[in-house]
Amino acid sequence: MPRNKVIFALIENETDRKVSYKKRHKGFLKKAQELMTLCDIEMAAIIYSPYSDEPKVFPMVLQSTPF
Amino acid sequence: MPRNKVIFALIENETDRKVSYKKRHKGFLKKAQELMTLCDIEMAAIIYSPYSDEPKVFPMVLQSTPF
DNA sequence: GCCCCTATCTTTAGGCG
DNA sequence: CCGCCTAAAGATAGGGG
Repeated sequence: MPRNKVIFALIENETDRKVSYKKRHKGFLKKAQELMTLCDIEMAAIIYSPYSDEPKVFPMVLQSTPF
Repeated sequence: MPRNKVIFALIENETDRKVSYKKRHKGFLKKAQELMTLCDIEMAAIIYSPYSDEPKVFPMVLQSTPF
């Protein structure tokens, strides 16, 4: 976006796509946090990507002792 | 954010909070759409708020004939 | 691959009709 | 309440080490 506008389509180059994912998922989770906190609402999100083993889950799920 | 910085805390004034919600949830869903499209990943989000009757669900769920 | 920089694009608070 | 405007804050592509 900055140095170049964003084109609303798949980023073809895999390296670029991964870099973009890394930056954007962070921004996305921040936005989620802000929306929840500023506006006093409840929400959840889950992101599956080939870039992390575990899905990203929002809000954080605290691991309780499993059984 | 613009005219004033955002303070990371509940917006106390109810009217302001609702206005903020209305703007932000839109931006949030757009970011979700971008993340999904640009980076070729799968994700879902759900937002409960007192400002809409139905929860906002991402991605769109097409209503099939209910039984 | 990572983190850091920064120019530039995008989002949005506050205000008006 | 809703939609539009605009300045300023925030996000981020591209590049460097």
